[in-house]
Amino acid sequence: GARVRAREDPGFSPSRLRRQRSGLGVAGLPALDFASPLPIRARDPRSGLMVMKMEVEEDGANGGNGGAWTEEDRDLSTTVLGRDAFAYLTKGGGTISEGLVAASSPVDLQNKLQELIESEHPGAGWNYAIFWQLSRTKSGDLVLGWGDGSCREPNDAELAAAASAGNDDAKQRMRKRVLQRLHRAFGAADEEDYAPTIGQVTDTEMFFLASMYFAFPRRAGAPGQVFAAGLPLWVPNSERNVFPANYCYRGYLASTAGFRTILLVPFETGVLELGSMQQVAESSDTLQTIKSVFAGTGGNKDIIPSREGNGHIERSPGLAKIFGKDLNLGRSSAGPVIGVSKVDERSWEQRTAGGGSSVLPNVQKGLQSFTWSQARGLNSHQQKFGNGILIVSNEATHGNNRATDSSTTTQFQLQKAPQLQKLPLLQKPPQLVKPLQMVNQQQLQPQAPRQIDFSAGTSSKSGVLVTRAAVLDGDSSEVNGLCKEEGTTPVIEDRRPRKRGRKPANGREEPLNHVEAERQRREKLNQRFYALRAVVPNISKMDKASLLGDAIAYITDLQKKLKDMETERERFLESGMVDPRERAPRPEVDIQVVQDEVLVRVMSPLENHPVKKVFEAFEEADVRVGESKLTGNNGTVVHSFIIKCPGSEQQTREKVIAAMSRAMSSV
Amino acid sequence: GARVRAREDPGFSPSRLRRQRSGLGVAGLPALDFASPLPIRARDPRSGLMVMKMEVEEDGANGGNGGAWTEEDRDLSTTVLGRDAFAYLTKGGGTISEGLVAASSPVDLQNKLQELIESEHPGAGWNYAIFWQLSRTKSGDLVLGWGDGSCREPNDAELAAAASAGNDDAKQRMRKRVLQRLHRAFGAADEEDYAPTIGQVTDTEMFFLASMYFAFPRRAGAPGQVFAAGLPLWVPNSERNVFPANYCYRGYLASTAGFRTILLVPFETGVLELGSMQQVAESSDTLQTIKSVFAGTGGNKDIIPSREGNGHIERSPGLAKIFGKDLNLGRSSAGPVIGVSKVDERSWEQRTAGGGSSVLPNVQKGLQSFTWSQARGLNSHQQKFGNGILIVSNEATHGNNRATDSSTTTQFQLQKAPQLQKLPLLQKPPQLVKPLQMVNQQQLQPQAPRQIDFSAGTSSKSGVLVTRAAVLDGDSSEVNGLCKEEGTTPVIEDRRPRKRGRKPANGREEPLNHVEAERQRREKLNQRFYALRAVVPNISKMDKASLLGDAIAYITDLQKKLKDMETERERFLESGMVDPRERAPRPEVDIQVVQDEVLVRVMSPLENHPVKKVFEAFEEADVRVGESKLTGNNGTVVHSFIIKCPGSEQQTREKVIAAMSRAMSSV
DNA sequence: AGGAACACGTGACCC
DNA sequence: TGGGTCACGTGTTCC
Repeated sequence: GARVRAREDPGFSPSRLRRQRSGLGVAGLPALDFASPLPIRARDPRSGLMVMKMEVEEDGANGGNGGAWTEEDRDLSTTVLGRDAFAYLTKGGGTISEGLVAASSPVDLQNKLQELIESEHPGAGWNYAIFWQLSRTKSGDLVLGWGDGSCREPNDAELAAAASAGNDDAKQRMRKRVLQRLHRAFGAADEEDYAPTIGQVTDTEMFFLASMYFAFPRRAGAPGQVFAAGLPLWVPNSERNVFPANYCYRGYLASTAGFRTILLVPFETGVLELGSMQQVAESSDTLQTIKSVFAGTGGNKDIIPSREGNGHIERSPGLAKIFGKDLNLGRSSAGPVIGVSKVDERSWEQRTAGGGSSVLPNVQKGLQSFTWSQARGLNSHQQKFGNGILIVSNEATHGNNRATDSSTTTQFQLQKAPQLQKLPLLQKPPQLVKPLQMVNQQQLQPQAPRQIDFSAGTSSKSGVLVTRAAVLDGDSSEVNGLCKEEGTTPVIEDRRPRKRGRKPANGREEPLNHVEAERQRREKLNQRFYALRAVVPNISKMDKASLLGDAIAYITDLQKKLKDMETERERFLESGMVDPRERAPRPEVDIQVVQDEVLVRVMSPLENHPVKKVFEAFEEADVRVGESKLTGNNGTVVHSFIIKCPGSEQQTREKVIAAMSRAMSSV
Repeated sequence: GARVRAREDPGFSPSRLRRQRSGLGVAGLPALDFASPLPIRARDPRSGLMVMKMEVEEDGANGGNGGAWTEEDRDLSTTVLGRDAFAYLTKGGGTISEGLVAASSPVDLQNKLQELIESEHPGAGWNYAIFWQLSRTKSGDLVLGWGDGSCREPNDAELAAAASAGNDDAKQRMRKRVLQRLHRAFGAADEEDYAPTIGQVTDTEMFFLASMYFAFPRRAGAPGQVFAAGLPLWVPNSERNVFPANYCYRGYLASTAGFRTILLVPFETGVLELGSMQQVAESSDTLQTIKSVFAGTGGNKDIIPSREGNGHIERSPGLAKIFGKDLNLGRSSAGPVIGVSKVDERSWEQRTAGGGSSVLPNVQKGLQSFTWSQARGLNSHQQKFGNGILIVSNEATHGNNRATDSSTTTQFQLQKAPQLQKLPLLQKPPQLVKPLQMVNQQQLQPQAPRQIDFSAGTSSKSGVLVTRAAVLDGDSSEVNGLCKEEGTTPVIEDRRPRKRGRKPANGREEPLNHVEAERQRREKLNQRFYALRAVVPNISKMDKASLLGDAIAYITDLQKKLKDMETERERFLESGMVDPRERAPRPEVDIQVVQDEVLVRVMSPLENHPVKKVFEAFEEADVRVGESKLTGNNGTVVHSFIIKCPGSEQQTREKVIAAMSRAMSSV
């Protein structure tokens, strides 16, 4: 199996790889090789030394998706994307992997989306269209992820209507930086910035580009809810620049982009999201048109992509064309990267997609309509290391994001602490001690027979071995140092010249390689064991079988807990949250002007009378209400009040209407 | 390591195994040995045969805690315990294991609790006292579990006050059955019924007994919330027989028992719960008295029990005394059960406690005060099988809950199905085939050297080997039968007499045993691997290292997801739920009688004005309110209304007060 | 001693 | 033909 993915790039620098690792999604995964609580023993074939690694050097285990977010980035992103969106994205909102079903062929999908945007038929003329495609994460959960999207810049009329906030330089810079950061965190497998190549990022583009990084599990967000409910949802945005809560996460961006209406239509294979800068009234006609346009030809054809190999690339022929250039360029020019053997197909495939998303810079200001297929369908950060597991850097840490490093490290170590501390108490675990001895001995005998083995191995199979050793070498910091100091002492025990095991295997030629291979296999396996020890808490005994047993118990435990919580949350959602299924019980507001008074009546189901909202609306509209009447009978509450206003009744009325409707829209 | 805990029961049969297994708590764990999706190869030392097991026979993996709950039991329990309580219990509400800290020595604790119950000082004279002790589950989570409790039957005066519903025979029978069922599900490691020995179960007893099965994680339930907040909580129950939502789960039982006031006081080591059948007003004096009584001598001494060995028994000296009889009796009379080696101490310790809880039948009607230490501190269903994994009972299956068995089986198989199906497609897994060859070969050579190995092993260390084989034997039913048929064919291939590997190891005496031991070790490890394959979904390759990698990734994935959900739920709880910390903003209700009208004013923070509750209270009090005034300014809402009543104002007033206070108490 | 747990080299098997 | 994986027997080390 491929253990290391590295290439013969002359400019190959560790920082790139580190970056790569920081893009990993699963929180603890990068720890797989570095973060074992027990010292990891490794041989360096070049020196024949044994090196150890004790300390964990971990970044990007932030619980968030992207690498470490510096404070600055964080603030910036929050400003640009809105608080909700940033929080959602960094908390795992962008986690899809393989598309599970494709609504239709990508080209078809593109066309349809474009049609919805461009044409002037009823039900069309939207500013953007996104198809949230039902996908499946590596861990098997269904999510609605970016399937395809189409978007156009507002025309002049629309632009005039939208109160676009000044697109000054600072804003542009911020946006670019945030996009770049997102790109790096989610899509990019390498370092290339694409922001510089972007001209201007309009509000619309910003919204659209940011949307690509979203994904909605279960019932999360408006798409998730709509999909679950199976009913379309109109999300109006009346006047104020905040979208209601049930269009969560991307509301801020949508508002700043000036969208007035967003429509979500559930399909079998996902959810279609349409946005318009105009107020679009709810209409079943419109809906019907959209449905027929979208689900028209070959609409709901479920395509299950083959799990093996390059099914993905097959599925999106447009992708290859678009991203082909980038694929064979920018990074190493080597085709199938050296060191990647057949088992690494999946990683390859993923990198393909990852590299693809780095083509996003192609976006240019002023383009009338742009479309991407599945560009972000696969995130490099979701690589599950099906087989190879090791993504490796052969360089010491860069002082780059030190701050976050240390903070996240603590978090991680906190989890492992009990084991580390408990170990000496429980019983001297053999693993804790042996390697140390090993190290010394090996260091004192750099010319040991093993050296021969290694050189033989290295000669026969270049890249892999080198990088592999480099991995385990990593930076062994203080532990290594400790060993070195000790190594100077001239105490030589020559018993057990070669670790353990059989006699030197009377020297044949061929079996040597085999021996080495087997050794590597064993070592890899052991490494996994260490890694497993790192992630499983409360390990009863240090013995392998027990470890596995504990791990299994732990897994089932987690599974059970997770299932419980999920059902619990589901019940919670069903009871408490706004289910688009039953949007009916939204409070009605009726405002009348009688003489010099404004009469407001709020009718609401008894269940959730929004007293708070009403009073907030009062405050916002800057009217004072002496008292209001509350009448209730069987199930509904009527909250009515009279506003005496000093100025123009009409003006007051407008103000109250605005405030009220805004308050009500977020239930 | 101890692999099997079993005894030399001559009547030992595989079907008995099954029964015990149904009592295991962790859902997928019993699968560890039986339910691997790949055939498990096993040697039977007595016959020298190889047997296989392909089919999964799984029961009791209900996700619930106890064994399978039949429909009947379910209904019954719901009736007796209340819906919430039953749901909570069966969903994992009763999951503690090792006590983490003990507030003080058990005897001390008992005394204190009893003092609070018996004495007539202010702050005492409660009907029951329970100490929810901060404990830690095997999986490391903190929960408040049953620490100790004390309880007295109501005296005549109290009894008169409480409207005790008829204690007829049917009710008694139901209660006993439910208790029995709970007992079996949570506490009992064996079959012994204790219900028959109970006389009458009073309301109080029922409440108290049922309480023992509860545990409250994090902020769950009133104890959890109080502990988290660090502030005491008075839970009044005015007139109606439903306790408010923040005393969740056990509310129904508490109500039927006639408790009027429940007080929860947080301590460093847990939460003290006191219940009274009288209305006890909130009073800091009372609180102070309780605190001083309870935390008085050696109050908050944190005792960290040693993880090793029998720290538990040490900690509760009373336990040994009480349960000593049961310990050495009832089951095998052997002290340390045969086949239990030193590593099995934990299981032993757990069984001790498990057996202990079966002493509960000692409860007798009419006893004035009863107390248990930690009786339910350890549940047999929480055994995590740190090492041995198999906990074996020597009893045959009762035909009791067959129905649920099958239903739960489906659920479990559903999880494993994809792998089972996928296997042949992906690649022929070597494990699937090889063992079969083995079987035949071994069967054809019953006198093979292996046979000798086994007898040697058996002689040297009796119980272990035998039981182990017996376990793995289990019922191999069809597969075994198949092999036997084939065994009659006289085709003997003598190439590779012993599977693979080295030359027959020119026959020395000693190494043979070693070989066998190593073989067993390997086999155990492989078994774990199979088991791991069963619980980890989406396994990329069938290779061991990849499996481990996938498992690790899966674990971290689950951990992340769980953490996310937890934080999410925490936010949910903080925002929505009643945090005892800020109980201050509870609506105040002010009721005045003016002339022939009743004036009611509800003052409430703006945040959560309980319109709904108010109107519900109206309805309950059977008064009609034409209209009500709602006035709000900076942060508070005053909801006032006038009730015109036809009859006596005072009477109406009472009714309204009752209804209101009830409504308000549940915010 | 002797069991338990590893690591090792080796043969076999499968692409 | 070899690279990869497995199982096996063995040597070794620690209780």
